[in-house]
Amino acid sequence: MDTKSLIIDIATSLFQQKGYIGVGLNEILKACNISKGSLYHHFPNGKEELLIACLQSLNEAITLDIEEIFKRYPTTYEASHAMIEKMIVHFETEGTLTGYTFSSIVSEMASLSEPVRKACSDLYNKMQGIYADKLTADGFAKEKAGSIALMMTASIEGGMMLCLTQKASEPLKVILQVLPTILKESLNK
Amino acid sequence: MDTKSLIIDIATSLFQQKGYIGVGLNEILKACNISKGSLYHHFPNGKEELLIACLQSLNEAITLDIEEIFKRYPTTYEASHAMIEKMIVHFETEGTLTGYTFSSIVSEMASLSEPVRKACSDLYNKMQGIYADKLTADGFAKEKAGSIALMMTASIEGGMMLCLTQKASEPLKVILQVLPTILKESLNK
DNA sequence: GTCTATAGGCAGATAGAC
DNA sequence: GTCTATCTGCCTATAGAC
Repeated sequence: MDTKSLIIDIATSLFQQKGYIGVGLNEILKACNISKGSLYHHFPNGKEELLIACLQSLNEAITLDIEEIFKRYPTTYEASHAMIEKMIVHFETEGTLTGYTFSSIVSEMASLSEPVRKACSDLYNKMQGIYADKLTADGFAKEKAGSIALMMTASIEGGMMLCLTQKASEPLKVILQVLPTILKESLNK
Repeated sequence: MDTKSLIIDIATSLFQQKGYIGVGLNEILKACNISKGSLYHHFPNGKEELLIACLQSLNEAITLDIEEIFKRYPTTYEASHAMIEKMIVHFETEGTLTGYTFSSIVSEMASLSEPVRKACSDLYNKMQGIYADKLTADGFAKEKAGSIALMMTASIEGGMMLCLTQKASEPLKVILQVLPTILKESLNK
């Protein structure tokens, strides 16, 4: 694996764990076992350029992960159930939700850097798009599918924040119960 | 107003806007027009002690604000509708959601400082408690009320994050439409 | 392409005068 | 109780050798 990919991989993980401001360049360098000169060779515009590269990499990883789950299961009900259950297992074994959320980056940077805000917005839209497509395939009208997809994104994101705050997986478990209810009841309309 | 209260008020607002790491002590001092010595007189343990005082102050402010709305309207449906609409108006006129969310602080600090995590957890629990009480008054069973209250907290929090990321109020508007649907459909069970 | 050395600035925190 | 002056350490970024 080349140095640039290594930097992106490790930095992505660190940014998700501690946020953009919370991770120093020195910490990234140490984790990668490279020098400062090397990093600035690959990312001449420094830390922010690296962050945007990480967000783009995340975008691809999310496509692979979520899309794979949503292709494997026949309905949105089953796919979202499997996805959230995967998050819960990860949280209960690892104690983190790294790989599923990047809320710390959004909170810090959305109002400070326009390119970063745009990259985060693209990420959320991509997730929502996957949900909405599946909902349309389920038989929902296009507009309704969009509304439910947004509700799913919001409640899962908020649920992850509650889990991290309470140091407990119960919030996501409750959402796991309530969310499919929404999907089923909405179908009867 | 005494200096200590002044510091807490201004720092609370700044922390909500930019997060804990995003606000420097010098910025707080400048906004308060006081000196560093004065701040350390009131908060000998520095910035983190100040943050915890701010979170406790926020806790009281939220009690006043949300509880007032939930007392004014007869049902959870109407109260939550009014509350979210208030957020949307604030976001469309001011461009911020300061005063309603502290997600940036949670994301940054929940895994780093146990006292801060506890203070944030208390805050979310208080909100959820207000919702759950109203839902019980609406006629929901205690456990069901708790589940829906959690779902409300998560989706509103996630919805605010989507609004800030997309620089648009549509996400909260969509939740405004979907959330009452959940409340009504759940009642028929 | 990677390294070391260092610049220049700002962070949080402290000491002691008044 | 508030002030100024100052300390130490870390931050991002750059320069230039190899």
